[in-house]
Amino acid sequence: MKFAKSYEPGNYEADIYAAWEAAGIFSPSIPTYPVDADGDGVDDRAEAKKASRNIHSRPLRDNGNAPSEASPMTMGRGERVANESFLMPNESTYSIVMPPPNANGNLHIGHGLTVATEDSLIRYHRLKGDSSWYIPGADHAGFETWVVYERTLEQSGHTRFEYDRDELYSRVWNFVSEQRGNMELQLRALGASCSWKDLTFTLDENVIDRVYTTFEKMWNDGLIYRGEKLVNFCPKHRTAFADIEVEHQDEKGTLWDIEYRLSGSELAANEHFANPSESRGDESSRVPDSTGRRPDSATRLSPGVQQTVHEREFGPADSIVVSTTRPETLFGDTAIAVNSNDERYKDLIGKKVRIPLSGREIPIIADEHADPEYGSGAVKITPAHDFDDFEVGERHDLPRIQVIAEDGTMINVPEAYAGLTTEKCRKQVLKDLKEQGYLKGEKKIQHSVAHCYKCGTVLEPMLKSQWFVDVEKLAKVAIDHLENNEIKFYPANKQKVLIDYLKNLKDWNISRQIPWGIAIPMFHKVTEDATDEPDWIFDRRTNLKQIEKAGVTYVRDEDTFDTWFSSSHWPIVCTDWTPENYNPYYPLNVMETGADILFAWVARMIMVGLYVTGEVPFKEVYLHGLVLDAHGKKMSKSKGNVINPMDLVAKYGSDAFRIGILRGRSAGMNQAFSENSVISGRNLMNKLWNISRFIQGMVDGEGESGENISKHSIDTDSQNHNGHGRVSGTEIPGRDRLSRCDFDDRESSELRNISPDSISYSTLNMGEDWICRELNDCKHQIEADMANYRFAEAVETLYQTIWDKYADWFLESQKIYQNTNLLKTTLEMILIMLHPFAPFATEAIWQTLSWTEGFIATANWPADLVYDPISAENFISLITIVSEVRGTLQTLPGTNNAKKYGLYYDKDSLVEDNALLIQTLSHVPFISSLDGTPQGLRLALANHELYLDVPEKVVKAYHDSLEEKILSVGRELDALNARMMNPNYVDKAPAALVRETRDQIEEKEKLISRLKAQFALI
RNA sequence: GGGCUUUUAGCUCAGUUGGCUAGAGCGCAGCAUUCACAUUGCUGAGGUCACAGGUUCGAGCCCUGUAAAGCCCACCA
Repeated sequence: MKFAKSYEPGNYEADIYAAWEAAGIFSPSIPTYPVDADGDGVDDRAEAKKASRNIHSRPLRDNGNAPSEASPMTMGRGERVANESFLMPNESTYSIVMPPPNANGNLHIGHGLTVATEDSLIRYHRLKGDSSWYIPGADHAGFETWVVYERTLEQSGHTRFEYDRDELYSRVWNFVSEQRGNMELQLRALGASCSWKDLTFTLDENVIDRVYTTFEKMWNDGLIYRGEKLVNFCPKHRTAFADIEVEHQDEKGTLWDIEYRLSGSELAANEHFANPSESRGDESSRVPDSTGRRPDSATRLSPGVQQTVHEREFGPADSIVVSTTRPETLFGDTAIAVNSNDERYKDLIGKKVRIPLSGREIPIIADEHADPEYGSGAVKITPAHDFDDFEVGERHDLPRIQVIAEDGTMINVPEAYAGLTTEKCRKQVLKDLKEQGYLKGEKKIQHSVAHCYKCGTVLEPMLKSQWFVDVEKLAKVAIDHLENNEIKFYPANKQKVLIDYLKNLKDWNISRQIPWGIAIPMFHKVTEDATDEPDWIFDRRTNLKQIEKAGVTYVRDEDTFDTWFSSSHWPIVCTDWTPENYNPYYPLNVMETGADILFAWVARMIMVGLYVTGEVPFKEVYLHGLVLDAHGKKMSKSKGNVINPMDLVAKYGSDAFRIGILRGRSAGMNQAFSENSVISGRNLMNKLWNISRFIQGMVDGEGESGENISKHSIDTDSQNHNGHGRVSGTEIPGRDRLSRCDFDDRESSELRNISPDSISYSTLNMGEDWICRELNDCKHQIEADMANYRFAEAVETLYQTIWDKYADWFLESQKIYQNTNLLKTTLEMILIMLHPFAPFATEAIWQTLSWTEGFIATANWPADLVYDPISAENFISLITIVSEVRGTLQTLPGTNNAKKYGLYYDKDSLVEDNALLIQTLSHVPFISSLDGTPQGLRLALANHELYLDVPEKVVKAYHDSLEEKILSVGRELDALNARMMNPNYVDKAPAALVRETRDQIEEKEKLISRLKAQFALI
């Protein structure tokens, strides 16, 4: 294949992905395996061991839905540990599960970051030779999808209440099926090297099965209970939420002061609504005028008055004023609470008051919940509609009266208010209270209000019977394991944050009142009395509305599970963990996900993972932050600053996007992202493409001329051929390749060119030794970065190594004469190292190069290169010289100086031996020796006698620059001297450092004296 | 109220047990054009490392405090 002039990602990406997929290279090489699959009573691990060496010979599992047909033989926990030894020495495993994107959605920028991160890890480990398994997923996204579906339902003029749950479920299933697929195509476009045949959908049967098993175990263990508790309820969607799903927003509100009059007082006795069930009729209009008794009330009620009521200034002690933001709930009041330390109300504790507009009698109680500093210091208690009041109610055993129905309208209230929405009811109540003289003041306040995170509706605390998980024990176990440092967190501080969260965790409401989800496998006996909580039994037959058991009919609970309840099984279900299976992929090596779902998801996966398997579900957690827009603002549709990853992929290529989004990003941080970083990624791909094109050209040229530089090649084993000790890494080149040659069915000899001869090379000049050193350093840096999830640093290192070192210096130096074997070897090394981050371009190049075989995606991570360290270090001197020549020439007046002025050297073997190289790199017209007499302009180098052949008048023009240089070197010298003058430094600093400082001083002094000599000449 | 994080060049970020003469990308300025690459090459300008103390021979880094920005949890009758 020929290299086009520039890299056009669109011409390659789709084909490359299809080829990878067709070759099945994304499946792990080691299968999970029943300990005794054939049921012959013999441990099959020996056979599995054989099988694992023949990669792809055995499907990991038949499909995403069917659990493997394990024999009933179970394996104890201890035995599982022993199984680890079954792995071959070099066959370590590496597993990541994808946080499942919404099955019917499109990928957003966060998914882009997720894939870039996870896929670089997986590809890196695949290159390293680990049996790597990246398991893709799709989320039914219970509530999210439901909201979308319900909207389309409403648009077609229907409502959910026209259908039963089973009907709705199948309708949404079809809806999702139609939409599904986009997200999977987009994952492919991003290069996600996941094992597609193992894709897990959150409603797959094995998922539901596992969730039911866990639920049953919890039920039997007494961790599941049904409780009437206050839940956050969205009246629009008519479902409850977990605490974590609630969005709190600070809003302006009003705090009203309402008077409750003591019963038994003259006034109360005269009132005629002692019976709460009595119809209110139009009584509001004929309420007795109370203002006569309360001369100050009228003034307080003037419109718009803002006033805080702190003192007992309301008149005689036959009433009490409470402060509330929700006057409409007064019909549900079952007490008034005051603080026992509040002198103003001490004598009222134990007395009874009547609720305005209702007349029902409620007690005044003492509870610390009442804050004397807030409002009037007295608070009405509505246990059925406020979380705090609910707790007060529990403490004092108060009744709970529900006055707001699930649809957000009033119930169990006087007729005049019944059926009103809470909003309308509030207006009416305030109007009536005002007219009847109960409203004593109002005040604007700032308070936070719970909203539905999807539709923004104000959530109503609602009394409902729901399924709860008693989390205390689960959290305790999780905390123990976390404190035992069994999971390493990136960033590290999240470990403590998570532990603190678990310590304060409240019981987990797992019921949702939406049809789209996993049905809760509970059935209840039909009882005559609807008020009593019925008997519940566990049963998996949730496809049936009612079941018979021992002659008794049970009816299915209509609720579904909170998605987090099933999601918390994700590492278990994706790896198909079962107690019977040998499964080296659980626990996962790392859980990579967004920092924003640390509590909602990560915490629950840990609790459930431990509960189900006894092990933490993953060894490490890497959390990424939010991707913000270029100005550091959160992306949102309303702001119009949303970046669609697919647009960038289409425009610049998948690799450019991946590199762009990983740059400048670190664990747990919300960081900005802009198209510029993608552009620079695109540029790197093009650079790499042209590097490869250039090298291919040189390789081709070599073939045509028949001159093979490889005759200079040395056997890699003879490392001391040239006098200098040659260094080598710990790995022997070639060995690594041999160890993984079984990546497909071909014979190893047909595979890649792996004979030691063909990959051997010898270095012929300093630049070659130097690039070997730099590439080794780069590789070690990447290894360290990947081990610590420092993706941005790894990419940065590669970027600089490829561009600033490999292209700008090494390749430039190769323009004089080519070491083709080394060019091939180093290019391969660069491509492989970059592959985890830029899978497509590196593969496109790999497939285009004439000498490479197989897929780069399954190549072997490179071994260290062998080189001469002294020679490598000398090249640094050469770089310094060339840079100084270039810099000085640029500073001189005039243009095209590089072509005008030659370079003289005096007794300098480095320059003499490399004259051609220096000339090529600096473009000077000539380099020649000087016989002891300085001539032209001396370069500011301490250890080299070099002069530019510059006429005297140009040298004079350099006067100012030279003076500036002398001053700046002088300042550096002063600083160094000051350091050495400090006796404490000489005494206490490490000897090597002091020595280094001395050397630096010496060098600076030498340089400055030379510059001064030059200066004097001008 | 409790906790976490951030503050380094115009912008976005590195700076791993203190050794720094503080780096990168983008942007900016100048120069270069038969060269693998203009998606290019070369050169350069640009920083009181938020502020104030402290520890140390030595602080961008460690400690204390302050300020600003952002996030999380709780409370908000």
